[in-house]
Amino acid sequence: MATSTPAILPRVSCDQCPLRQCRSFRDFSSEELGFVHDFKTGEVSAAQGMSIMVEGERNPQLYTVLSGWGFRYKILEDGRRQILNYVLSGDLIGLQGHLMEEMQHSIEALTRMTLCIFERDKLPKLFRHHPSLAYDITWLAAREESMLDEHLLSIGRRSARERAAYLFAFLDARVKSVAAPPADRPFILPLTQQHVADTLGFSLVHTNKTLRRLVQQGLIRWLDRGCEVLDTERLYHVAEWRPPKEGKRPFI
Amino acid sequence: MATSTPAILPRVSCDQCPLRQCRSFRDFSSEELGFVHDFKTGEVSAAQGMSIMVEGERNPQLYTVLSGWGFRYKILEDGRRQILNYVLSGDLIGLQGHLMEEMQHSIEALTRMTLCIFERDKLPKLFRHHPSLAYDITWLAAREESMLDEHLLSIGRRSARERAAYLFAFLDARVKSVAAPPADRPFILPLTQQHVADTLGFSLVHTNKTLRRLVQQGLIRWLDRGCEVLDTERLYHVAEWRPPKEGKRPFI
DNA sequence: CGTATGCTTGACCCCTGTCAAGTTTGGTGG
DNA sequence: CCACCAAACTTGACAGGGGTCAAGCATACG
Repeated sequence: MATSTPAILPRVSCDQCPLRQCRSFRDFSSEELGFVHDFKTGEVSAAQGMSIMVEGERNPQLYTVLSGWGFRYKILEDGRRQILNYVLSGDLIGLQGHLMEEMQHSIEALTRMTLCIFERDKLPKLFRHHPSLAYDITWLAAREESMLDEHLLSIGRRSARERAAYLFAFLDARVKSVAAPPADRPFILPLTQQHVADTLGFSLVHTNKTLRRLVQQGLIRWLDRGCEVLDTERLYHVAEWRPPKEGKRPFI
Repeated sequence: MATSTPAILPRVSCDQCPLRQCRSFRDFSSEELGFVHDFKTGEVSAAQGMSIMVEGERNPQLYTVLSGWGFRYKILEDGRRQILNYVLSGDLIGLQGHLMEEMQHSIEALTRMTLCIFERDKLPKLFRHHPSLAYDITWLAAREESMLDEHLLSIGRRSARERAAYLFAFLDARVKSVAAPPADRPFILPLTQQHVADTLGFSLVHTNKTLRRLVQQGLIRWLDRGCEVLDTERLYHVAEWRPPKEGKRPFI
């Protein structure tokens, strides 16, 4: 939870944005691309453990994740923490702080991250002049909502083993959907068992014992500070989960 | 879970919509009002227990709730059910089925409900010609997201007593925010203990015992098929929850 | 008046949290 | 290069929260 200042990087042109390499994102018209480039003010890099946003903040920056992993969370006064969701490449963060009075959750970098910074005050202009992009933003919000629905089902009704299986299947599907083309190398989910515990709503000890079972059954492998998924199909089956069939998806 | 056909009601003009009586909704310009009236195709009434939408449905109707209570839920194959959130007056439902491939959750009427029906295909037109309304829709999506965040925190990290306290405080605040002006009469939350259980992620038996404690401590009163909140402040305190300070909020 | 729905309660046991102690790994500085 | 330290992961013992089973009660409704 380091709090050093983030490193500001120069602004890279949007049409050579690395995210556009990825097949799962939709294409932009050159007009859209022009506006987005204008909307963009620069890039930042955030080190692992750094706070990207904190609950209660008013009108924070608006970012799109360009690389790395982060997580959204809330904490109770006595320190109990709940991880709400993870943020990956292509995700838009900070929107809530613009629409509502203030941020209702915090975001922390799980790995080193690079973020694309947008100009705070141009959001109304985006809605006025670029309905297709406005539609995309709404789409992203609806997608976040449906992920949260699924997490609620998981925490509320799935058993420990099912919950853990669901989490890894879910995250595995997400990384793969935004991975750069040669997507056959193994993906490591950069988590700590404490993160898993705070996501699933379990204690650290019980999380450890649950993961151990998944490891023994050959579903995952646990590394230092990371999880490798070995058998996605069986994870899906244990969790009784169907991966969302995402066609092309938008991002800003 | 009755499945009789919903009763189609005649279309009422939007400028005499009962929701506009309520102070917590923002005012519309006459131009906005004109479009919304055009967008609206009629009203339906749904009886208690009726299914409003079902998971997997493609391109369902788009509605705004005019009166009554409903709930969004998901179920696992073996019947375990998780209630995700409740829908009340002013809430927009069915948006997800338009933006994504298909509905990811179901909605059922908790009481008799009346719904305002919108024309399926005019959503793109709304985004093109009425940015302020598009903004409102995004606002509504962000608000739903922040409610779900709070529920996740609750289910993941709060104790049984805290969770129940949170739920009733939350629902009490919600009804009051959309109540017609003389808002001092007691509000009854029209729930079954089974609904509470499926919301909190508990068994029915344990839910009953938890509620009993809240009753004995004078925080709530339990009626047949309903809960009356007696001490909002203490509920807030037990749940360690701050009610959102909503100023004027939008609706469509 | 019988039946369905919803609410209550007690007994029992397993899942999960807490406490406590270790082990392994990677990094840092002498 | 080695000693030390902090993070992260393990493991066992024990207790309590919450699930399951089972039975009973109350109210509404046809």
